[in-house]
Amino acid sequence: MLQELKEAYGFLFEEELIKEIVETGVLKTAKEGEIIMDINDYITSMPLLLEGAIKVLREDKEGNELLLYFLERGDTCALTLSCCLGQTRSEIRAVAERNTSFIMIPVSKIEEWTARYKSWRNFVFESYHSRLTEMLETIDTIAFMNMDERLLRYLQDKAKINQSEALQVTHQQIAYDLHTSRVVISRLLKKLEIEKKIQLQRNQIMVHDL
Amino acid sequence: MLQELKEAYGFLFEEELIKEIVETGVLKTAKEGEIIMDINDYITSMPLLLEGAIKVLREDKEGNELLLYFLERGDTCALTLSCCLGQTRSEIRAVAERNTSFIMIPVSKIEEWTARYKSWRNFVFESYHSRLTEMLETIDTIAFMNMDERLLRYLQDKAKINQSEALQVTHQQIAYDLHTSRVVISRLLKKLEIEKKIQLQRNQIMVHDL
DNA sequence: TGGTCATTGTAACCATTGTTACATTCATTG
DNA sequence: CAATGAATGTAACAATGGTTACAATGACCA
Repeated sequence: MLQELKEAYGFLFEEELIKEIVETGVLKTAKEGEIIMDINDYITSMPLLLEGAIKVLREDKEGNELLLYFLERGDTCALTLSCCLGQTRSEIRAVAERNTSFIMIPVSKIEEWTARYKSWRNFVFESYHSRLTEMLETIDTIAFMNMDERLLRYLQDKAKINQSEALQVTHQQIAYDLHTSRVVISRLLKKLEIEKKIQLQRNQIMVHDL
Repeated sequence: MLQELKEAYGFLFEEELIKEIVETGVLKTAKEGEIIMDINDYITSMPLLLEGAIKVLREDKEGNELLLYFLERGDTCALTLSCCLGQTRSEIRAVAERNTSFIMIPVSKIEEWTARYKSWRNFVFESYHSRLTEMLETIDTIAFMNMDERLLRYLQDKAKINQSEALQVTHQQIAYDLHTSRVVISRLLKKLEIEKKIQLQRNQIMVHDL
């Protein structure tokens, strides 16, 4: 755990804080597709991502889903952090996008370190900042862009996060993430293929144009 | 300033912090419609709202606007806070919804107080939490709701924020806030009037059903 | 009081997205 | 190898929202 922690966060945190994290944090792993945190879960610790990737989803009362953003190594989920500190339930669902490992920090330490370590305080504020920025981008995307642009952007993001141009994903799964129907996605994917921006195979999409 | 500050924040902050705010904060006012902060402005202080209301907007490259949320007495703008601490430019526009007064706190103090006052730290985290929650609601709104529902909700929010059932607003202004066209708004407003949920007059909309 | 401009009403049409329905392809498994 | 089910392709149609165009109304000012 120490080694991975230093790789992902060593340039951010001082020795002493790293030591405290190792002492009090709990190392966890999640397999691809596993739900790490669900809507209405009571949250008492926040994750520091070591390896892998997590996708963060929103769901409305009718069960419609929408992808908010991806988290990578070195990230934490500001929404979770926010729930922790506010003693409220989770407003989002977090699903392992690939096999993932992370350290869970209990809420008591989060507060304590905020007072004691400047580097931790900076990290927390920086996390809020990047998550707010990503939320704004999400809003831009759904408010100002058409579905074909949103789809292309989604594929590019997913390729980046998975470090691969070959995405193992079905049209139906994409439809859930973008909150639309499978038919719409199939239609637009075909259009993107004709425009030579992607290549379609069964259970796989090759993304060029990164 | 002291009196208003205590009314809006007295139950949150300790005496000493209030004293510091009075010493270092700068009291400002803005008339209805005035731009308090614009996209790409360099931000070096954050506002504490004393009286009035502020609307926070997003704009894309083509100049399309979208209302994100309203701020009231006792609120601050977490996006501004985030920009302050991250030394980045503003990603949003803030416009006075009514005549408004607020205290500007310089960035240096924000950081200092975060280390020194637990109540300030709580306030900052609570602000992040409420703004993230509001952003999520905005996302729900544009992702999961149709324009007629969005419009009704907008009118209700605006009535609440302005503490009046009589809204002084044109169809065109609503269209800008919801990022649609005037014709669409006129159409849907007429529908809402037929459903007896509102009453239309020139430059004014009466909202019932709160 | 007449003219001008902002505001609102409304029709007709278009574009995008959503829905239903059904055919086809491919992998897996008994 | 046939059967099954998941995944994909595609057509036809519906619904929502966006655009253009123009008329009507009301407020304000010269």
